[in-house]
Amino acid sequence: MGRQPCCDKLGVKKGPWTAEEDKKLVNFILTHGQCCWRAVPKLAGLRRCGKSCRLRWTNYLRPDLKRGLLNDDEEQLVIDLHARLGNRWSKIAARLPGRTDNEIKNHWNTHIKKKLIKMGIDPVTHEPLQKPDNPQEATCQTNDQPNLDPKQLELPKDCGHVSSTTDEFSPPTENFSTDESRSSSESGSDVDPLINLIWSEAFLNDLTWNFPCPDSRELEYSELGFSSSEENSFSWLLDYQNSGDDHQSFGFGGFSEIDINPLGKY
DNA sequence: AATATATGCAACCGCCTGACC
DNA sequence: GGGTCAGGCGGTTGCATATAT
Repeated sequence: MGRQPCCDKLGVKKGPWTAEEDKKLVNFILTHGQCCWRAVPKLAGLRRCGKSCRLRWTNYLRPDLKRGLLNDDEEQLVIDLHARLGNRWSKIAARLPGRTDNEIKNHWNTHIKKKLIKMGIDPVTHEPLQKPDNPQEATCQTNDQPNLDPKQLELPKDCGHVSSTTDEFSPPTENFSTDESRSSSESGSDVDPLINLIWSEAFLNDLTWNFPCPDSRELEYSELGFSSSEENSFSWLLDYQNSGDDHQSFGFGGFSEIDINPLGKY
């Protein structure tokens, strides 16, 4: 009855990921796709919790991640979305291609929050800090239209990209590409050398590494209930990695080679 | 140069929701 | 219908690095 626990806790490694672990995870996902995170550590030969693997992949190893600080447009977008959505970081992240909820959350807490406070704006309510009478009133207005003055924020006035209603929102991918040169030069140089190593041709092609039972992989997958089509469902990632074009078709529009493919030279 | 403090970020923790048995 | 689990999310922590004294 029920299911097996996600991980047995005992013998599960915690703390920072090593290059070797990253490599195993990347190799595994590139080969088999992301599915059933619970099974990933075992199949990939990792002594990690599936949850930890998922987090590592989504927040750090995914090839479509942008790196480096958020640019002004992105920051303004985060502020605007936060005013409407509150701390729903995943929803906010969904509007910023290549950014993760964790990254946005961290950036909010370390940069934007302070910036807003410095400007006299309450980062929670998006109201001016010196709210005269009833502080509760301000709290209740969290999800209403905030008194956000772009001029006050000293950010580009028309970094818009935000339609009047949340539903009609369209991601600012085009504008990102105009920032490419800047963000590439900034964030490109920020690309973690470890990431370069992990995504390097030699590194990835070294499939000798391995998976505990390479020969029985098919069997294990079918045991887990994966169809071979599911198994191949992430072949796009491999294609994606190899092709270098066609990024748009994956919804990664506006990403430069440097953003999504550290295999490039820099 | 050594130490203290601040900052930034990766990773963990705990809770919630939906799916499964 | 109720219990259990996986996956996802937001909050928090801990450590490495940067900056100040």
